[in-house]
Amino acid sequence: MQHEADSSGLGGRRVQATLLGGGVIMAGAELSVPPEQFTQIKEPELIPDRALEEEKEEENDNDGVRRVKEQSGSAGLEVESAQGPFQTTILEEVPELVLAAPEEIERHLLTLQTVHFPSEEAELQDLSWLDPQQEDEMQVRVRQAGSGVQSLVWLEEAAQQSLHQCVLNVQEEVYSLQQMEVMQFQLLEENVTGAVEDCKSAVSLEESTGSIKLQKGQEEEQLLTEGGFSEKAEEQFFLVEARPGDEGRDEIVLTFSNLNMEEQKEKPELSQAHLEKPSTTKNRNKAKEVKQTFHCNFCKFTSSRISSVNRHMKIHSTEKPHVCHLCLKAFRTVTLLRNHVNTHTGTRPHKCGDCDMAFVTSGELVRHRRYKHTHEKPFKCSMCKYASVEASKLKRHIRSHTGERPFQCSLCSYASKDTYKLKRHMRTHSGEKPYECHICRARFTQSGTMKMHILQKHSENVPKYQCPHCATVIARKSDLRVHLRNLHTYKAAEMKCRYCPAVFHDRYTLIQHQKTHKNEKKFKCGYCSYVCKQERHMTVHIRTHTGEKPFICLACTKCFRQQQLLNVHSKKQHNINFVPNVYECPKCGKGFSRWGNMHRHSKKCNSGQETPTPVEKERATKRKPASPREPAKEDEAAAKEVSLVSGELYPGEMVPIDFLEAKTGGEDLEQDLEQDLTCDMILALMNK
DNA sequence: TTATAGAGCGCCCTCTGCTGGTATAGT
DNA sequence: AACTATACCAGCAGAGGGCGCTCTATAA
Repeated sequence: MQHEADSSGLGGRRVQATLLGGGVIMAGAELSVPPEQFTQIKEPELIPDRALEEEKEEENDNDGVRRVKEQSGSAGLEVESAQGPFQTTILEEVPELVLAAPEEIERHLLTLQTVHFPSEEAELQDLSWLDPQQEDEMQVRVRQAGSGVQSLVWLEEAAQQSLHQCVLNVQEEVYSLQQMEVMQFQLLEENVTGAVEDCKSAVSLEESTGSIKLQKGQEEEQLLTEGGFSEKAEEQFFLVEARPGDEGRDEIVLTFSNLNMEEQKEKPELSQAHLEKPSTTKNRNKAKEVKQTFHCNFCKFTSSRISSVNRHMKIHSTEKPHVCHLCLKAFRTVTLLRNHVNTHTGTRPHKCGDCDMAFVTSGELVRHRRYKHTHEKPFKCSMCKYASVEASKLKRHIRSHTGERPFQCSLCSYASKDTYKLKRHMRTHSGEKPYECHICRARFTQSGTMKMHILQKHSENVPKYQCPHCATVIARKSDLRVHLRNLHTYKAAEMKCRYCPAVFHDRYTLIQHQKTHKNEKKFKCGYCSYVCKQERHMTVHIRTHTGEKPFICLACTKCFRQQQLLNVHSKKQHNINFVPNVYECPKCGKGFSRWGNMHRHSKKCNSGQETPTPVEKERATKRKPASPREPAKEDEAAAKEVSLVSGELYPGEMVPIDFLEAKTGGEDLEQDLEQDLTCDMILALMNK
């Protein structure tokens, strides 16, 4: 089984390592990467029986293992045991490692390579990018690493931490990596120490390693490690992820993750930390230069004070004796409980000196002050100028560079960069609309949408956005952006005027130009001074000179110059269902067939009173027994009537003849209609 | 033992901007 | 009446700010 080790999405250099069934694999897509780009944490200094045999075969090929043997010899400690997986690791002392020269350090746990991946497709699941020889070598290394990884896995598990991070600088700060190795190795070594002690080797561990005596629980753990761990270890996975360091330095952030989160079945003793002391003479000499180090049985934590380690190890305990009397939630310390209870009671002892805010913890106050008052932003993005108050915000921001979207929707392909966006997205599936307008009860999926709704629909003094290039005023900024994009954006392609050869590169200028053509009365009568804007109007007008009347009534053969006139004639003279409109005078009740007549009458009848408004006219005077029109048409006609009354006429618009009759009083209409019936003419008729 | 600093995770909010449907005016 | 253009509008996602709460490490 294998696990992908890098999901960072970075296309550049990576460090990848994967444990395969208890082994370590070096991974890299381009194995020809120059050596200086390699940063190595070496394979475990393990010589299990099988590995020893293999090592004999490969002794001359595997430099790292060979030198392990040499080291063992030089240390004067050769441990040969059936329980061998751990025997040589006891040669490595923590203080020595901290101070060790690089060549001494090349004997540890993992091998990491900084490599350049050719593409995102290079994944560890697929080793096809290795040529057969490389793949064979990889398998060899897996076997070599074998049981040592068990220890690593055990340690990772016991640490109960999913992530460890350290920073290594490839060029300058190798010791950062070494220290990381040390941390891992210390953990490994503790395990090894117990195993060696238990295996009754020819060497007294008390003497040779200086390790303090193991507790019973640890002994049991070691037995477990020897006898039954390999199977378990095969299910463990270990991920190393690399990311570029800050500010473009040649620096890599390594993230170690335990990919197997299965519950720990066996736990080491909580009670006592381990002390690592030099074992060999050489080591003892070096130990004089280094303080003794105690470290946690469960994680990488170390300290020079055993009390600190013992106190630290309490965090691995699940014991939480301090229980909240309000919600029964338990806490490890009184302080934690007190902070928690304060959240119930609303007690906020940490008050901001610059505003009225107060907080339960000092940390909250500090953070608040950074946000609101000092504006200190310690977390800076190396790829842009973004800086944040909190590390988590920077982490979230980094995803906007990497494109990483860890939060996958279970119902569609959408993936989010943070949990909130995924939660918000899920409303599109559930149909949930948690935000309700308090005025009209309309519901919305997002608060911002509701806010905009209330602003636009229910608010006064709504802000408007004036287009900088034209008179258009738009309610929303985003729509103004669309307006600018559609109308005022320069386009390379030429747009031609419909009426002339002019060309333009933005729609607005083109439209404005074309409007200038529309105002031209370019059609001139050859018989008189009449001019008009539309050709069809001129066609009708010309008939007044030629006498042409092309529209013939089929019922009575009467001829007309316009289709409209024929239609009115047919309706009035030949439609038996035709019922004329009756307009009553609001004062005296006298009926008129045309509104204009009634209007003229009502002016006399109600001398001194104002002309009724169109609405009043519609409501109070119009009685329409049986209109031949469809209701919708009637509404449309009424609307046009309103337009006529209010003078809202469209230049050049053709108007139904009955409205013209109404406006003009219907007198001598036939004669009037000999003229071209544009609205401006109608207005002229109305002013007669 | 306690207080404090700080990390980390989660939640919610606002602001922003794009998209597509719709109503309406114009052609 | 059909078609087109465009403002209006709701839906939706990206990005970031701010705070609540818990926890660990460390100093006092």
